[in-house]
Amino acid sequence: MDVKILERAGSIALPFRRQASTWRPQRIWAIVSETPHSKSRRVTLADVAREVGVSTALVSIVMRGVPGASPATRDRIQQAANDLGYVPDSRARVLRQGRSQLLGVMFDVQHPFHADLLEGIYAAAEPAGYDVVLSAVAATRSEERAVNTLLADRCEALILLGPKAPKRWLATLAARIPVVVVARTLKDPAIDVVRTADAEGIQLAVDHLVGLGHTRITHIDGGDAPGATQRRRGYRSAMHRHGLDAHVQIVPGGLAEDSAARATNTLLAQKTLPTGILAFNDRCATGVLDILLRAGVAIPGQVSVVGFDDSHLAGFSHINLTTVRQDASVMAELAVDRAIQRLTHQADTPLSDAGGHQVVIPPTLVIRGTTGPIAHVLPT
Amino acid sequence: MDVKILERAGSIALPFRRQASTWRPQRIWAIVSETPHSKSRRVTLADVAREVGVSTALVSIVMRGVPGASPATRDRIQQAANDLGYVPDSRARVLRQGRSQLLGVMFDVQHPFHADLLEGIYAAAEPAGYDVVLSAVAATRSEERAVNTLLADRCEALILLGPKAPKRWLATLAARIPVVVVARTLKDPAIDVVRTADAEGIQLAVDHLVGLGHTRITHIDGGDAPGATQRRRGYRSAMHRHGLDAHVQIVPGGLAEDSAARATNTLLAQKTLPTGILAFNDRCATGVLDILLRAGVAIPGQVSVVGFDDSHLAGFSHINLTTVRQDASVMAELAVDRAIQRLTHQADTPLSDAGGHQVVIPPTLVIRGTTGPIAHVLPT
DNA sequence: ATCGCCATCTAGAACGTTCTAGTCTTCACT
DNA sequence: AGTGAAGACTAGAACGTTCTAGATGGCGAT
Repeated sequence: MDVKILERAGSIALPFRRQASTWRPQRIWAIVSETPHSKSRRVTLADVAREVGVSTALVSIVMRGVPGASPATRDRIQQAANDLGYVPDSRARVLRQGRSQLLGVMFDVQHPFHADLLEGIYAAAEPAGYDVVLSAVAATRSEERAVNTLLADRCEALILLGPKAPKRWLATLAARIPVVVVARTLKDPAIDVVRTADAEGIQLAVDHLVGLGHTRITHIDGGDAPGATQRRRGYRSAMHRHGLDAHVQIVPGGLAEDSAARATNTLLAQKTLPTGILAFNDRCATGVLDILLRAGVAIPGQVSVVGFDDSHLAGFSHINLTTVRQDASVMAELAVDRAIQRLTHQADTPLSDAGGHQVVIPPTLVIRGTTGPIAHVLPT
Repeated sequence: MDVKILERAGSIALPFRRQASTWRPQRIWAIVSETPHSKSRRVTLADVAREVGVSTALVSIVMRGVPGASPATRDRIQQAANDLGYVPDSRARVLRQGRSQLLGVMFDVQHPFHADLLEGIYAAAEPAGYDVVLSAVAATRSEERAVNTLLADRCEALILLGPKAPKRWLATLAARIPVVVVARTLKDPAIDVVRTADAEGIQLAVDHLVGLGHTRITHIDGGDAPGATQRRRGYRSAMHRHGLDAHVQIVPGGLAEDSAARATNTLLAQKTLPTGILAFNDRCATGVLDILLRAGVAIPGQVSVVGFDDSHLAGFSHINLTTVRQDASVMAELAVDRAIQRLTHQADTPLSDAGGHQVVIPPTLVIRGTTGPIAHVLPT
């Protein structure tokens, strides 16, 4: 029973946090139980220590790579750890050290922009020495549940991507742990916010279309999505600034392709089509484009379309969408930055304005192929 | 210094794993340090115990909701825990109990189908009493890194969504911990696999088109994406079965819209267009549709298009795509099931065929508006 | 010789839980 | 009145780390 055999072990046995740059297994001989993971207790520091004949403390020193061991024993211990397939237990480590060095991130599993933000958060957190723990919001998993998991996991700070939770709930949360909210407008003295200047972005789009000679410019909005209110406001004020109040038209839309497609159908049913359409985001814009193309409307010959986000979609050559760019990687970086700031200079620095920091990123307009001069000025 | 004040606390203070069905804060008075999270040590069982004047063991009993405390003290302890804002430390819990009851899931942050799978995994894991810990693969984060984090986190089993890692690496991993691979073909005695019958799915699509009178049916493939080989094979064999070998045409594509769009452009450059196009997946299909619509090709009048996945996209009324459905929630459920099976009857049951279980889900054809009878038979 | 110092290593106590093995009560049943 | 047995509670040892406070030994300088 429970015979031990020799078997090749791969690079899994590398020490925690060390990342091998190659996939090739390292040809190290390892002892593996014959019945793979039946009763096999986890390999611990004590196992390695016993194997080598030293104390657990010394093994710990070697595994962490801190000074305090001679090169010779360092090698022996490293070797033994690899052979046994030792993987440090992060939970025990966190328990012992006061700090977890953990940033908790709540995100919506279905939201493409959150995916971009996550990439940026990983990229920003790791160099700063923080690990990231994710908690997803999904159909069967509420924001509250997601946050509770993060709290139980001993995260030091929370980064919430586009939370829909009410302000007061977020406030009580912030009383307990530093909270950074991303991509949502929120004014609370205890909460840091990183978001795009939505209104400004839409204004860039309006200015662009007006500059091309458009006057009948319609906005298909995002309903109650985060940022939708700001974008509506930006649209109205820009139209007003250009003296186009008479042409203001806001059609109810939503977050995704289908609602924008429905909105476009109602536009087609009108006597006159607008010459410019500002969609709530890129996904909406593709819905608009799809319907217009099917109806035989030339783009940008008859109608110009502008999106929002500059997601991967927008750049595809066949879509080639003019859009307002939100820089996910910058937002992610700033969010991580705010969280770490809060953690390092906690109460001592009152953060200049003594309230939640509002970091507002200026958007930029990316002009591609779906916008052009208005038809009757320059007929194609 | 460090004055304590009274402040309202919200439902955050709910016990771990209990989920409140409402957002409304519960109007409980809580003591919160004035400088929110400066030096404030985490609230522990000992704090609650001291407050109430009982042992930590008793508080633990109450927090876990196991028998062993009188209703009266249960209330007092519950109350005190809420007041202090106690949140159990999951890391300490896992450390003490042998088991972590944790399933580690590796996923690609940019992959929409993985999002659907995640939803299903959460839905399946929680009723079974398992928690889910996520580890993302992203541009700056390799699969190896993602897996190492999960191992360090004491997960009991790993569910890998569409892993690209080489087979041998996965095999060494499986020697250490139960591994379930989802959405990738892999034959390894130690690894469970849950995937869709890709070839069969494409065959359904071919049969459907042939039934409508099509013969010139082209496949825009997925390059080296998981499943692409199987789908190519399925296409070839189905065409052969219908005696259409002469019409076999495979155009190199990829995972996303843009590559499929390029492939479609090369088709348009040919003398004759196929009458049926099988795209690698739904995203590819939208790329195809977009290009064809711009070129003025009637759908399904002149060309029928079939996707794969039945993602959210496909169902949108304006796309209304005929597609091969992969059921993400079923796949997720089965993956969780396999993992738990491995954990519960570990070595004792040799799993019938004494090897890695291959769970292959039959796909179904969802017929929508992008396919129709061939033009010269029934001209529109 | 003695001193101090560095490098190397170790014992043992944390960390916040849960679990085992109890100790008291109380109370029903002979 | 005596005997269990159940109920309510507690002490103290785990779990796998890291950290603090040493111990040991070698070695150069006094």
